[in-house]
Amino acid sequence: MIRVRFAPSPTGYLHIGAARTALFNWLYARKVGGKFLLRIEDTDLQRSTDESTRSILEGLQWLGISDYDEEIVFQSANADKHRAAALRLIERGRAYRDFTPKEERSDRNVKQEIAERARHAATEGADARANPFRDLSPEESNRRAESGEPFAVRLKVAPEGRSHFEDAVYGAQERDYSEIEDLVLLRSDGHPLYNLSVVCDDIEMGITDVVRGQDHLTNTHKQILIYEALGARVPRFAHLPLILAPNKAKLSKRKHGEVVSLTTYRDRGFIPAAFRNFLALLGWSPAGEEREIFTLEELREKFSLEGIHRSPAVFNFAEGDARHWTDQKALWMNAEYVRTLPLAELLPMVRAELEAAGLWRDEYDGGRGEWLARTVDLIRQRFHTLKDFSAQGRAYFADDFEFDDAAVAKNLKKEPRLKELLPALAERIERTEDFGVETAEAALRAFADEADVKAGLLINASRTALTGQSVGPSMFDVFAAVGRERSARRLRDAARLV
RNA sequence: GGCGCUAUGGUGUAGUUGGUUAACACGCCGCCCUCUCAAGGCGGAGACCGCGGGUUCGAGCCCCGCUAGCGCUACCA
Repeated sequence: MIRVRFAPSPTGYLHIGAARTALFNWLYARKVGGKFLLRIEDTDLQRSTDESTRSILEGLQWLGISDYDEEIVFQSANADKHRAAALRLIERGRAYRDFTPKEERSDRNVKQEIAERARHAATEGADARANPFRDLSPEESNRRAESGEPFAVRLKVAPEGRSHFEDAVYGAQERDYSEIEDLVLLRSDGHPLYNLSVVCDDIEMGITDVVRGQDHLTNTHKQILIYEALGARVPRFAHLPLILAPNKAKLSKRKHGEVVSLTTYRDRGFIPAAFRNFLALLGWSPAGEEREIFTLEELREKFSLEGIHRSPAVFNFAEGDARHWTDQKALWMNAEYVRTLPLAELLPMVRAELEAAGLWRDEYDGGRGEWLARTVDLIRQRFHTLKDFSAQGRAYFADDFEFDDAAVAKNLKKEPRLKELLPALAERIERTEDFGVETAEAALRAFADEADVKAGLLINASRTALTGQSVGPSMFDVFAAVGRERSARRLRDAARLV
């Protein structure tokens, strides 16, 4: 039985890269009939917050992949077990106490420090296994520990040999032991460190396949060493290519802001299925397929680790450009979903949007339900996100909509005669029997003939009069959607803008 | 610094055991449709497949070297 897990650390909102990792884990588990588990890696007490945990949970729920097969595991609750494991390793001689006083390092320049230290070590030909405590006798080590002297616990990495594993995505991976330091398992304050915690928890949870970001690829060797020291079975690994920003840097919350947060997409009117679809195709492609719109079912059916790419994917967006605030393809895909989703599935989402905007009316639940469905179906053809229903679509649901200046200038102010034509057209509209798409068209065209003006003039003016905009659905559909009385009233009101 | 990973049009990708006009989608441009804008249909621009060698009758696909980008390298996760 395949068992996979998604293991985010709650140090901020859910990153889209993490969301994609979660999706792939879910897809894989569901494809092979395995278990999909969730573990919150909240071992960094300073940075972890309950709010982040909540946001992650919400995000997964929004994506529709929150049907975890077992209880959610909180890593912090297992700290005692991790400590015990480290102590066990000492007893077995696979780890040792390091009584070297802890080095304080500024959190900011770690990368630099690492490089500098490595350079020094290289020039001085330092031995990675030269720690004086590495071969301290067990008696001496125990005595010093008992006397209360603080110590870190380090894994005793063999001086010679090579670590290797077969990554399901990246293939055969090898690393010489000399490249791996005696990594710290337990801090001198007794706090278990990442590599130890992950391995212990994955063992405890019975994880068979670890599917995670490529940034963990090289560290995997260290974890394998821990598995072996613990005498546990090493799982299969599958690393996912990173998602990069347009400048090819790793997409980060710090540098790129809200575009990388999954909740942004929810808040800006994305349909979960659309974003999920987009995410699935970032770094993975189904074999022998040319289309790209897939339902969850289809994704699940077609998913395979073999289809995952090795090269990183660029998430294409332009900072500071409202039109390109996120990847164009994601936007396109969402629009695709907005206009093609079965209406019954879209309606609840539109309802939520209208409710949030204060545009929902109880009658939509009753007598006006059919009108709502028809209207939504009409206007969704041009919309990109759910937000459009309350913004561009406002005129259909409320009378206090705004007029676009350019539209007024182009369709109303250009022709002075509209001052008289609009009220006259309103009158004609009011007199129209059985008001609808066809009758509205007949009435308007007849009126245009009589007034000796082009129908287009009245059509465009009407569009702006009824919706405040210069673009939108076929005008006669708009008339029908807005209704006879409201249409007439808006035509008269608009005459004032001429 | 060391180690590792990657490299097909602006972006996401397809390219079967090496054969060739390098395919699809997004985006961009044009035309058609038309009451506007979309959608849709049609067409177009855009890639000497990172660079340099080699193997071969023939390489995006194989080999070597280089370069670039990224990742990891911590008593962070």
